[in-house]
Amino acid sequence: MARSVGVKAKIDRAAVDLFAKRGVDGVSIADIATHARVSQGALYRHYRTKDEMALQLFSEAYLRTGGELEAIRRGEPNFAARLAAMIAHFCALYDRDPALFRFMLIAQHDFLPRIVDARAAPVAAIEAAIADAVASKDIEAVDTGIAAAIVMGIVLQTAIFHIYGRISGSLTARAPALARAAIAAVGTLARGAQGVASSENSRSF
Amino acid sequence: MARSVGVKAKIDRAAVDLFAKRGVDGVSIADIATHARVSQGALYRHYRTKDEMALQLFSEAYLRTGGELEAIRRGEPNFAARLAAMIAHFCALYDRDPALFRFMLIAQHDFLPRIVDARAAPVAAIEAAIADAVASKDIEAVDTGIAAAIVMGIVLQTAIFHIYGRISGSLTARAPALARAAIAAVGTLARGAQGVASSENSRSF
DNA sequence: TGTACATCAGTGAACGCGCGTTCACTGATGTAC
DNA sequence: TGTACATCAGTGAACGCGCGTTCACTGATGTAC
Repeated sequence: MARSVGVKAKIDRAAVDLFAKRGVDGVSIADIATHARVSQGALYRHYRTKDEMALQLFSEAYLRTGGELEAIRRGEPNFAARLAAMIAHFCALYDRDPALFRFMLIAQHDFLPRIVDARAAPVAAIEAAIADAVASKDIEAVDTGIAAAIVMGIVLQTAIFHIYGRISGSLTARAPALARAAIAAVGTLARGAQGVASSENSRSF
Repeated sequence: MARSVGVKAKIDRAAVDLFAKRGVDGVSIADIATHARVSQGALYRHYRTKDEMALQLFSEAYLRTGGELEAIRRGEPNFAARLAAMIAHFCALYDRDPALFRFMLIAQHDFLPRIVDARAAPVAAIEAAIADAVASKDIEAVDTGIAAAIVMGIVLQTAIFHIYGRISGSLTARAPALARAAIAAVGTLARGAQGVASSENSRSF
């Protein structure tokens, strides 16, 4: 049966689903082939190696997400709107395809070091939005690295808790609350940078 | 050379260091033995299998951390003090042994499902502290799951950013700022639950 | 439209190698007398 | 104190199996004439 449509899509879907459940190293080529209902050899018509397959699946999802966040940054008028829209977008991605999101979360440490264009990463869009906000005086000066970590941490850890069943229901419904929390947290960073001398000193260590 | 002291300690150290760098599946028994300067067979005098070794190393570090956070919860007088001390403790653990912390972060998805006593987990202490604060009216009612996710996310993502070089210097120096951010974020959650009707409705979905 | 041919996605069996695990052996240490 | 013996942590070579990868083959599809 040659050239039946959608074989690559079936392979990709099976791979993402299994990788999300058991991790890349916990899934064999035979597992993926069985789940996709194709032969093992079929995988090698689309990817040169298992590693290339996993890297490509990760990379495409990761950089696509980064591009979407960057588009939001350019499209929204101010910091609060940008952050709210970005967080809502993360939540929508999770709700639409939890397996893909989980795959990205658990495989990030395997593949992030090999992502070439770091400027297209999701974190780059968030850090840029924070830098914008500082430049335009939407917020006071903050360490953009820490601020970006806080924003991403709030969203990603919530997703992880959802995966582990600590939180239920749609994440999109939580997005406004998460956005408020993120904005408050970043705002407190800025206030802390001005008001609390001892913590400000630590910045130079 | 039998019964030379500290062989198990050398094996554990080598395993944690390598697991932190390359992940459990990226490290072979031969790698660990070479790094620890012992034979491969020596590992099997201390662990029945490679998987048991990794699980035990993870489990001990994870539950020890949970115990320490729980002790902080019982020792500190109120929510702000508890959260600040817990976050400072996380940062101190990271600064003391970044490899062990990184191992816990990247291996958590492999081993968390197999941790038997979930009540001894770090997240349990944080969630309990939040529940305490609600019960004692230190803060208004919040979803403890979301609140715990926000607190852990702020701390853990900061550690991840440090691992990837996005943040430098000691995390302990950042602890007060992170604690302020976490308290503000959780506080906004509570205020959001009261003040913003539309987001409150989403809670029931 | 029908025929011949080229292409190539998919098959499935076979290969071989890396890695976890085993095991007979060593020799240092502790103990009984 | 000296001798004989038991114990067992550590050794290192060997094993074998799971898994990623290869490859000769199939047959459906597209195209030239």
